[in-house]
Formats: sequence, C-alpha cells, structure tokens
Amino acid sequence: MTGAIDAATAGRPRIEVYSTLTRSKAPLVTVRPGHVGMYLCGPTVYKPSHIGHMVGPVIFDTIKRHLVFSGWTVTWVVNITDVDDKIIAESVSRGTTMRALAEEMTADYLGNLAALGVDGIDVMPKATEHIDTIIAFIEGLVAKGFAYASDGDVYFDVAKDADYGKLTNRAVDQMQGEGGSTAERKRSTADFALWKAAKPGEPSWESPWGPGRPGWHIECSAMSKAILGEHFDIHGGGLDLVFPHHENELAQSESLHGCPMATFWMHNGLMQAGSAAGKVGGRPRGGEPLDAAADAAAQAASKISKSTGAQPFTELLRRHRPEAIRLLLLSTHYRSPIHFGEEPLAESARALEAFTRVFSRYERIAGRSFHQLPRRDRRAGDLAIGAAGEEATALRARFLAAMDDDFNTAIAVATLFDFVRVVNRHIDAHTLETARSPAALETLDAMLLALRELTGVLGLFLREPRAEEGADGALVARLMELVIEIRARARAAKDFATADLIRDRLGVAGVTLEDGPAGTRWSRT
RNA sequence: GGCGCCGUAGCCAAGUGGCUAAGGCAGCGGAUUGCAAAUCCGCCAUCGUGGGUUCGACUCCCACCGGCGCCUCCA
Repeated sequence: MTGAIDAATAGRPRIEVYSTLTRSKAPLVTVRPGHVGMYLCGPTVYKPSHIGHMVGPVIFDTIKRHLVFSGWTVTWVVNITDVDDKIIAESVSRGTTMRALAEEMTADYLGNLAALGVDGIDVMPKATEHIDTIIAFIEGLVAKGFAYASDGDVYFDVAKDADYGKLTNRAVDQMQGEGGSTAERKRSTADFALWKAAKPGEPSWESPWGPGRPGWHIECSAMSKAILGEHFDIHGGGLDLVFPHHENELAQSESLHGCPMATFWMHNGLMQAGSAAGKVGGRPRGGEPLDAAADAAAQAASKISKSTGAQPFTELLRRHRPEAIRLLLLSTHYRSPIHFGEEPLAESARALEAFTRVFSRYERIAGRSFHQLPRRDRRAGDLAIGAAGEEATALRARFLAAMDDDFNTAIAVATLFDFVRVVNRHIDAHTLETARSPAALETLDAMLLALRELTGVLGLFLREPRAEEGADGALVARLMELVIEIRARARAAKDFATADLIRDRLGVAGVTLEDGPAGTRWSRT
C-alpha cells in the first residue's frame, strides 16, 4: 500500500484528504499521477452573490494553491448553473430574460471572486452551453435502464441503483419526501428529474423527449465528465449540497459509467450569520413547499439578522478589505461552520495589521517591498533561513505539515502569526531599523521570502495594496512631512505640549503618528 | 422518525489516549518610549454534565443537557 502511494505521488509530499464518502482521511492518490482534477459546484445565477457563495471558492482556491505549490498540476472546474426554475422566476419578475439575468449575476459573481483573490479556476462551464452533452448523458442512462421518460420529463429510477444513498448513508425507504408537485409522474418519490418538460413560455431545448430543460443535478455529472473524465479526483461543494445534489450526481454518474465518480468528496462548512440560528438565505424550516409565499417568508426571516447576513457581497466589499474576509474564512477549519458578522470581520481586520505592519517594517529596512519578493515553489527545496532563522524554518515546516493534513488552514494561519513574531523579534534583536548588519539583513530577507511563500499558499497579500495616488496624495505626503518636522523640532525643544497637541489633533483627523527609533511615521486610520 | 455535526479561556478558534491544551481579539504586568503608538517578554482554560473503558481521557464508549445541519432543487 505504502509503496503504491509513493509511486503515485512520485516524490511529491504526502497529502491527506478527508472524504465525506468514506468519512475518513486518505492520502491523495490521483487518477493520473501528478495531476488533480477538481470540480466545485458553483452558483445558480439568479441573485447577486452573498458571502455564503464565496466560502467554497476561497477554500478550494486555497487547496489548489497548496497542491500546485506542492508539485501537482491542477485542473479546477467551477460550473455556472444558468438554467433553473429560480432563474426563470426571477427573470420573469424583473421583466428580463433568463439569459440576460444569468449573465448579469455571473458577472457579479466573477467580480467578487476576483476581489477575494480567487483566480485559479481553469474552466467555468455553463449548463446552457452543454445541453447536447447533458442530453447524451440522459440517453445513456435511459438506454441502461436507470432512467425513464414520463410525460415529457425524464426521471432517474432510484430503485435501479443498488447503492443509492451511500454518500449520505441513507436508505430510500427512510426518506420523508412526498415527491413534490411531480409525484404522480414518478415511480418513487425519491426519483429525481434529469429532464423537465417545458411549460408554455419557458426557455427550452429540443430533446428526444420533447422540448424541455435539464434537471438540477445532471449538468454537473455531464460537464464534469466532459472536462475531467468519468473518474476524477476531488468533487467539492458546501455541506448543504451533500444531499440531494451530490448524492444524485454520484448516482447518475456511477450508474452510467460503472466506476467511481470522484475519489474524494470534500464539503465545506456553512456560513452562519452571527448568533442567528440557521444559515443565511436558506429556506424556512418545516418543509413548506417552495412557493412564492414561503420564499417571501424566507426573505423576511433573513432580514431580521440581515446586518451582515445575506446582503450582496459587493456591499460587504465596500466596507471591508477583501484580505480580512479571506483571512476570516481561512481562520476556521474548512469543514466547520463559520461565524460571520461585523464583529468577526473587524477582529480579522485588526489581526491583519500584524502582517501589514511587518511588511512596511521590512520595506523601511530593506528598501524593498514585500510584494516584490519572488514567489517560490515548494519543490525548489527547503528554504534555508540559516541558524539565526531556526525558528522560522521550524514554523515553515509546521505550516506545510498543517496544509498537508487535509488543508488545515486554521493551524497554518496560526503559524503565520508566530512567524511574524519571529521576524519582529529578529528585527528588534539586531536593531535593524537603525543599524546595518549584512548578516542579519540576509536572514531577514530569507525570513520574508518564506513569509511571502507561505502567505501566497493561502492566497493572502498577493497584490500590493493601493497606494496614495494623484496630486492630492503627493500634496498630503509633503504636508505630513512638514508637520512631522515641525513636531520634531518641538520635541527636540522639549515642548511636549505642542508635540502632543499635533499628534492628538491628527488622530482626530484620522492620521496616526508613531515615533520610532528611525523617526516618526504616519498612517491613515 | 432517519442520517450527521458541535459544546475547549471574556469572545473567536485549533488540537492530542500520557510530553508546556496552538493561534487571534480583548484584558493585566513588565521592557522600550518625554508620554503614547508599534514591537518584544510574561500572565490569563483542565476542555458541557454524569457514568464507563483504561495503568492513564479533554481525546474512546454510554447516557443526559444545550446548540446546529440535512431528509428533493440553498454554496
């Protein structure tokens, strides 16, 4: 067993991955050596995305970064569901077309991903662009006897699938569903639609069963097969998708192909709005039918806790640094629920300052921006920070071990805080802000290089923050220079009343002054 | 009714059958500073309750209390 694993990982670090299917961790052994095929269920684009839609992408983006960093080639697919009952309903109420609405909401989604630094998605297939693939998939299931047509609909026949329910460990006869509004057309209430006949006025495509559109689960089965193959490595999504979405995808794909769909089924915890019970933007409890009234009730209910809950993500971005949001998402283990709200966000932003401070400290000392440092690859070998950097080297190892163990970003983040402390201690110990010590500087460079490497794995601090710009910015800088000089004279003359007055009044105006050994610095609050 | 998760310091949050129970925020003491800020050093938890297994459990098992998710279209 160990030999096989070694052969499959071919010198790459051993990475343990938890799978919902087996409810345990196992070494990442891929279908194709050195290559990881990863599929994440993306959004149904009918409304602007909220924070909940960002959790999966940030987590899987981080997973991809770590895999690539560790020597794998990764193909990451995130689908866009652009045909669906909810999109149709929303487009009708807005007086627009399904297509136009879907495009608008897709753009919103992509903009939010970009803001959070999620840039590793390789393919974003849309359901409407794969209708032929989907129809072929359904035909295959019908031909094999796993699906049946009924009145223009096509349903998956759960009774034909011996291990249906294995992902969520449930038996068909224990399920409570009434089968919904289409119950009389199904053989079993647990059967689910692969193809839905179009009602008058609805968007539709021609098919062997008449005009209609794909059911909810089929597109992921069809598109993942088309792009990643019948058996790929990682299939991900939010925990709320485990049932029925992934259970049904798995049933469709494995019934048709006779092989595992994905080796690992990874599910991230859901967002919780502060102390409010239940998840954001979900359905009301009690299993009420999803009609307009219930939908309205759900909206009203989420409004009660709306402070940070289901508001559009773009709204959130206006008030918070994307970096703080990303750090917050990665501070918790990905399978745990995340408590979200203004308070946690503010705390995350405060914690972030430890990093930005050490970066500017480095810049002052080395005359080089942290963001200009090159990004390293893990396979380039272990980073030798040297004897003076023994602690840093150990922390780097701890970080990597945490990430190798089912992508434990919570521990990884913790080691980074330790890392920052080690860097500050090194700077203090060698008084690097005022003294020149080539050896100590060299160590500092190596430390920051490692910090650059590790923060990059988490997708943090990738870009230079926006600097003060334009003529005003230059003017402010000059004025501040002048004010600081005047204050320095007052301090030299022991006129502390004046010095403190300047500092206090600037503080009220939103400017912070800090007196250090190398002079006074200012920053905006 | 079925499947499953969680309960760790004031708050957030990792983790382990025995080695100092990470880290962040807040707080306290100290170094530093004209005073601050920042930085550094130190302090701050026996792990929901009650049983059991074990040489030994916070970590495994059972019960209970409390919180939560899913059970057909919500990421």
